[in-house]
Amino acid sequence: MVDPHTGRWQRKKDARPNEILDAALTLFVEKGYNATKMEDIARAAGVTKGTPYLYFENKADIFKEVVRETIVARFNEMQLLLAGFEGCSAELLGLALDRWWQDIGSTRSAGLCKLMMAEATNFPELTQFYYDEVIRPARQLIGDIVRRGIARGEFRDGNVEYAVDTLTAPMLMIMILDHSFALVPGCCETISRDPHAFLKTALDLMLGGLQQPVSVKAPHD
Amino acid sequence: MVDPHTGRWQRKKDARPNEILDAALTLFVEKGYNATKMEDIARAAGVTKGTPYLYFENKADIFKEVVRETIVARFNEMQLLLAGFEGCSAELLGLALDRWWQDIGSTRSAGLCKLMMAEATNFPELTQFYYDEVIRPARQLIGDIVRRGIARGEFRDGNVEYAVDTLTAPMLMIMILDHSFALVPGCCETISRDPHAFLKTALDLMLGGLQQPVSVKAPHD
Amino acid sequence: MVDPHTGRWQRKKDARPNEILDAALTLFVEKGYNATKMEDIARAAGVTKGTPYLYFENKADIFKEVVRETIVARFNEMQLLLAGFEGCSAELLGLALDRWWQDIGSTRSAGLCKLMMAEATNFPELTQFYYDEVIRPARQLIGDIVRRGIARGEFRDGNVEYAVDTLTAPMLMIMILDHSFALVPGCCETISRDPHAFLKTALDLMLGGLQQPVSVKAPHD
Amino acid sequence: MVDPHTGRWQRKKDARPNEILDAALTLFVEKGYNATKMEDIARAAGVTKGTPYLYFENKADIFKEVVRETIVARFNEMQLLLAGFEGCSAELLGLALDRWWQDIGSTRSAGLCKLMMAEATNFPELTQFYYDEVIRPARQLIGDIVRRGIARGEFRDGNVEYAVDTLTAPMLMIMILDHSFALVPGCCETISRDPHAFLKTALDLMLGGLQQPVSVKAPHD
DNA sequence: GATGAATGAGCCTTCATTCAT
DNA sequence: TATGAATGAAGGCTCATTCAT
Repeated sequence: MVDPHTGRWQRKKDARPNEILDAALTLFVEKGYNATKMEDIARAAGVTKGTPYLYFENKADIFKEVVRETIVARFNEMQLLLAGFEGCSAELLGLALDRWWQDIGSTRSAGLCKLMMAEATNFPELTQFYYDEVIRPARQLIGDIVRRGIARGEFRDGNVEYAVDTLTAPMLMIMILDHSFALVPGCCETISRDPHAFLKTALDLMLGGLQQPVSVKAPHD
Repeated sequence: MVDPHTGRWQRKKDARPNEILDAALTLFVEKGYNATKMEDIARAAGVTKGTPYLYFENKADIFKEVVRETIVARFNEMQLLLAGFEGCSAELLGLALDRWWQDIGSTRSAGLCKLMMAEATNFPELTQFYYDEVIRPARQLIGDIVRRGIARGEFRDGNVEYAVDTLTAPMLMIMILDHSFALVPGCCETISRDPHAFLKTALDLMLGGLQQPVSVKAPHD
Repeated sequence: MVDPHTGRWQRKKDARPNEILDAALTLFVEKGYNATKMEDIARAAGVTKGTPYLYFENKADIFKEVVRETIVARFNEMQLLLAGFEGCSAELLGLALDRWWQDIGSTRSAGLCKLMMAEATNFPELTQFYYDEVIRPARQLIGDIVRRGIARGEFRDGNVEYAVDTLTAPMLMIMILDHSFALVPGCCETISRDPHAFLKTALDLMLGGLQQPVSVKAPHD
Repeated sequence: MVDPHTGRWQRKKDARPNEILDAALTLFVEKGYNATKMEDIARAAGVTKGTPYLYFENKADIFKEVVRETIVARFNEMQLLLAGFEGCSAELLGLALDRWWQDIGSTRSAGLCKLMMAEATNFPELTQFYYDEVIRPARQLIGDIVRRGIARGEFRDGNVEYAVDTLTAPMLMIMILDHSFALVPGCCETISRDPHAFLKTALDLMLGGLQQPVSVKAPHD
């Protein structure tokens, strides 16, 4: 955004708030909301203690802004997934989760999701916003694929909402664990070793089932 | 201090620790570990600031004790309950998750799980404790069932750890969401409407798979 | 002291305060005034928290009583030194310091002296008492010996008070250091290795002087 | 906060640390380490509770800095001053003790020495610091002079460490007594009347010995 | 706009002392 | 006498926030 009066220099001025938000994002993800000190944010943004208060009400305000700005951006990227895919629904599901992992799960944003869970009750309006802008659409996205699969006879019929939650759970879990227990020295033996492989395996299991295929019963048919 | 109800002087050493732990559990679940102040706990337990320190080392000690008395104790009971099970592994798995839900997931304890995820990185020692006392044993429990199923030819062979994570994810997710988004007025449309039914459906899906069993159809095609 | 009514049992009753004082003495010497907790004293005396308050006003009162009881007793022992000694004054001085070391310097009482210095300003009346009952008489004792030496032509004439302080300083120093720095792990390289030898050497030095005897000049006379 | 004297707003970053250290020194000497509260220091320095923490890590850090700025600095100066001395060792020793008295013994710093003895066992880390930074160098300083005297044939040979302790004892004693008994109204009759004269006399005695030089007399008898 | 010195409320923990039993 | 559960004032330290410059 170029200011008509001052020209390009205006750009730098407007960049200040974003630099602060970016620094805040990194720190929030890395250390959590409480452990992130205002001064850390300021320093990481290359300004001094008082400056963030010129642009934001307080720490809570910064947190809200960070979530709003970042998540929306990330989520818009994920929307691209929906582009008219032609193949079978299982493949489409795999593709969706794959992109999800690539664009969000494996990025700083995953830390933000975890943080959102952690702080949800402390920021009700923000939580509401996050729910409306991210969670509901995301569930819609996956739900559409499931419905597509059912409609095309690829998937078994059933409660779509529950299926969505089930399919989504491993991703959520990994995003949360990777930013909680997995960061503590003695607790790393969990999933985190190869998240991508885990997600693939989890999807296979959810698609094909843990039990031996009932095809052994086929002779009786 | 005279108790307004009984009119008798209160000197109940034996009851105190449990009253304190109970107050602590409620507050921890409601406000998180860090946001729960020692004085809050004391007041909620009907005593003054110093009293909790007569029974517990410090705040972390109280937290550990709360976890031990609720989650750890429940898992130990589950352990015993499932030990002598004779039926098929799918049924055993269902039983395990069912008890898990009844004894932990649907109780205040679930809030502790969520709390632990939320604050793990800020309190490494507690995280380590929780990992050793809760997470590892719980994963062991489910892992043993999966291995049993594979050994008995009931389950398909594969990476057990990943299977455990997948099977566990819906439970984790529900415990977390129930104590974050679900507590915020506008965000209750999620799973939480019938968690038990969801868990059952999720298990079915994970056991049987979302896809139509291809091998059965093959002959008919 | 036997109570006329109850007989010997009264004896045990009266012993209680002394048991408390004895426990307090040990702890004060070992850990200092502040670091000694009332409960420690009670426990060491084999009673419970509240009991010391049946016999003493408060902690300060116990401290004062400990100093009064212990020091007076110790000092009375030291008075025996004065018994008509016939030998030379240097020997008498050595004897005096030797007993001082044996009866006080190397016992718990030395810790009390150190404590008295440390807490002097916090207990003015006690300090006054200690000064009148212990310090002044002790200085008198040493001063008398010095005066005796001068009168008999054994010691050089001079300011007796200063001589007393000088002769006394090593003893004081060792009592203090032994109960301060010498108790801290990394600071033990000091005197404490052989206090008795040090005191003997110090006395020799003070009697004979550090400088080479002027007798080398004799030829010039 | 408006300064009542200057009427100007107080923002004097450069002066703050020294004001705080000065306030701390006074309070430490007056009340001891433990009894001096951080807020007392702050108030005495004309600032509020949190301000000292802008300049110092914690209470121990303030104490160390006070010791460095006063005692350690003075000893370093003494070191330099005495390095190039050419005269006889007895004179050098007198010079050293004289400076010691002028720069430390007669100043507020002496109170720190007394404090350190009094509270050594309660604050091991500070004690270690003080031992390394003050005691060891000071003993080295005096020890070097003694060794010089012996090497030049001026002093009698003997245990240097013991000699150092003996020579040092009067100074230590005076510093301690001046900040304990001497501060209590009825106990001032001691040394303190003319410390400088006492130290001089004590040194004379320690150099020349209390006893009449026997070797000189021998021929006359 | 920016700075950064200063504030002061708040938290965990300790412990001398009290008092109903 | 004796107990010991309970109290509550205090103290070291942190950090979000303010505001004169």
